[in-house]
Amino acid sequence: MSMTARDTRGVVMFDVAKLAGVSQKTVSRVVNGAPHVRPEIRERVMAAVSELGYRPNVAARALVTQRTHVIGLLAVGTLLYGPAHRVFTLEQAARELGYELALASLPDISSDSFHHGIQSLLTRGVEGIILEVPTHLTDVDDATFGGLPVVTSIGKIPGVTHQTVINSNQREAGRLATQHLLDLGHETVFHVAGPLEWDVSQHRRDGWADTLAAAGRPVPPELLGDWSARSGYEAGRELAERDDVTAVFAANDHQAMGVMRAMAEAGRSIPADVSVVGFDDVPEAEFQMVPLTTVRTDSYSSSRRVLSELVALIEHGESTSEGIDVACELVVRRSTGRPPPHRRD
Amino acid sequence: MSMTARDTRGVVMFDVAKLAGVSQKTVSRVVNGAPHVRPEIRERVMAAVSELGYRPNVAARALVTQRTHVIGLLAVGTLLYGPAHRVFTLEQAARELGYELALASLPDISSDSFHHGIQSLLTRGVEGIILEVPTHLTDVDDATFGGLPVVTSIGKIPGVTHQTVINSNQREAGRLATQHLLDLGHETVFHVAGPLEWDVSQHRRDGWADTLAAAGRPVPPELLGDWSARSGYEAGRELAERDDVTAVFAANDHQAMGVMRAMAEAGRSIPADVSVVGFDDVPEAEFQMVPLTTVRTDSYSSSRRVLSELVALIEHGESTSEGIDVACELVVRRSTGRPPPHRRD
DNA sequence: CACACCCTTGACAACGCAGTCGATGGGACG
DNA sequence: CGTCCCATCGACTGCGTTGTCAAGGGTGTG
Repeated sequence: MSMTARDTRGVVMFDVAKLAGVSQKTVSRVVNGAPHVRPEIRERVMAAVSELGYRPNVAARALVTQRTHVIGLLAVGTLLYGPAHRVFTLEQAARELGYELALASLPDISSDSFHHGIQSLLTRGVEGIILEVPTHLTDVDDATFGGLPVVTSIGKIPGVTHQTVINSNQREAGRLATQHLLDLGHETVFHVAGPLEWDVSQHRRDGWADTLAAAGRPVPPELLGDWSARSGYEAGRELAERDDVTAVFAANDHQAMGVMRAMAEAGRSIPADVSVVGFDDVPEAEFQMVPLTTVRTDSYSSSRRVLSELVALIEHGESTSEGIDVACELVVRRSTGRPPPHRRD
Repeated sequence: MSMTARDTRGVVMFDVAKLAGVSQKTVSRVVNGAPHVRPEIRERVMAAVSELGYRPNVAARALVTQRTHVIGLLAVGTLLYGPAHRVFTLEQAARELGYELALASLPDISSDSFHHGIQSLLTRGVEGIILEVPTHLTDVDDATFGGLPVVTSIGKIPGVTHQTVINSNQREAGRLATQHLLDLGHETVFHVAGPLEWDVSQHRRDGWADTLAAAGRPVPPELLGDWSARSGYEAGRELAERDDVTAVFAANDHQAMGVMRAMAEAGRSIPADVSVVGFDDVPEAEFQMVPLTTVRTDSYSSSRRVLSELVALIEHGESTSEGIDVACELVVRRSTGRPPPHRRD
């Protein structure tokens, strides 16, 4: 343990004040950038601060101000691409706005672990909550969140009125993917949906179904995945058994990868025999053996918008702008093409 | 805002005490499970606690006990598989041990953002720090961390003495991958390394080079990637130009995917012409169009070990066990096979 | 020249909780 | 029946900070 460390530990405002020859309150003013401090004094205090390595004690500050500046993030702790990577974006954005992020990750998506996670966040004194979990949970209402503002970009929670939803335009994204395949000449499009407890799954599926219906095409029953490549693979095996499948829209890239492998195993070539579209544009989608056509949503700015929305709710008690659409974009790569010419109908 | 919410907010020990007809101190004892409280009183207090929805104020507690029970995690905020997913494991493990995780994610790997991240953690009163960043940073020493215990599973930091390193056996893992390819009959193995600022990259590369040397094989110069599939693709394009390349070991799965795509584009079939081995066993590795042979390390138990090590350091001031090896395992799938019979030498 | 006003600074209290120590009461023992 | 002891409980204090309020000194104005 270095000397500096020992010295630094336990340095409080009073020590700084003594060194600078001012009162402890004046140090407080300088540290917090309060007005009405002579520049000369301010400098002297700041010099003392850096000489002693003073760092304000957040606990004491939180105690007296009744503000923690902590935002809670409740996320599923599984290996999902979206939630995992949004954590970092949110943390950086929070820090920029003067907040910290308190993470509670759920080992599973049971109602039990959900409530434990929320309790953990409430105990930590969060001032608002961001939800990155499936929204179709049963026993949830306003009281669950202690009356705190709740923001989510992944769908409305039934029974909770005090929430803001950032609409990331998942339905439009589903439409984009489906229309792309129809435009290529496919008769219809099959869909490997995500788990329907997630609102985003439903929206992507609805966009898919609506587009097919609008084009007067048959809407085949969708298959269900769990976001994993494995589940995509299993769905893909089912689809590979049918010879009327020429186009598949998967609810995320990993499921799409599974579909592609299943098709490859069944001797169906991509995109000659079957076209596949994913969702998310994970960084490696472009570098699959057959580069994956996918839908990219601007999850970065979506995350930042979620956060600034929540901060507005915390600080001014009202939403600045609700239900904003976030851009989405089809990225056409090589996994999609025209349907095979001699397909049976 | 529900009534419950309004009522719950601002409930302190004194309110509970009043309702239960005891002193505030007794409530404290009950809440903290202190001894010498009559069961009858304990029950009465607990009833009052749940009736009022009382939750202890962590700030006040931290202030008086001088303990925050917060552990800092400094991680790169890029889209890396490892750090992103270990966050969740660490958070859950921390919660089980009675700690919270404070996350600081770096927007880039500059020395500047590194120091900002550390400062942010120190201000939040962390009691120890976990590092998930490249270890080859220049201007770092013990003072940087305020004398706090530092634990990492990804390599030793030059200049920092007060740290514990959990050896996750990366060299052995690199050996496994290389030996597998040699055993299949390949003359030598090419390597697409990760960025060498990461100790793990170096260890995997060393394992590779050592194995080749031990077998008396030529050690080709390694290519460098940045962990991304794109960088793997670029390296793969270089490798595809040489016709003596029959086996490639990539430092992570995403780079391996890029290599596979490059090979496919160049008309080299996998595994008939070229064998590829990755590292990490990301969930989708198994479901690539050619399922990827890879090395799986038990990053789950490695993370938990890192955490319990840090907690031991915090609570007892000493490491319980240093330099523990964590298991690694070769997972053979379809991206590796015997070299082509008629290769030129 | 006097008065009012503002800028600047400091003394004091309070935030919610746990540590300390003393008070109370009942039971065991002589 | 008295004494001691221990289990149980409460009053008081302080953790490090900010909010409140008042005091001091300088400036501008009538």
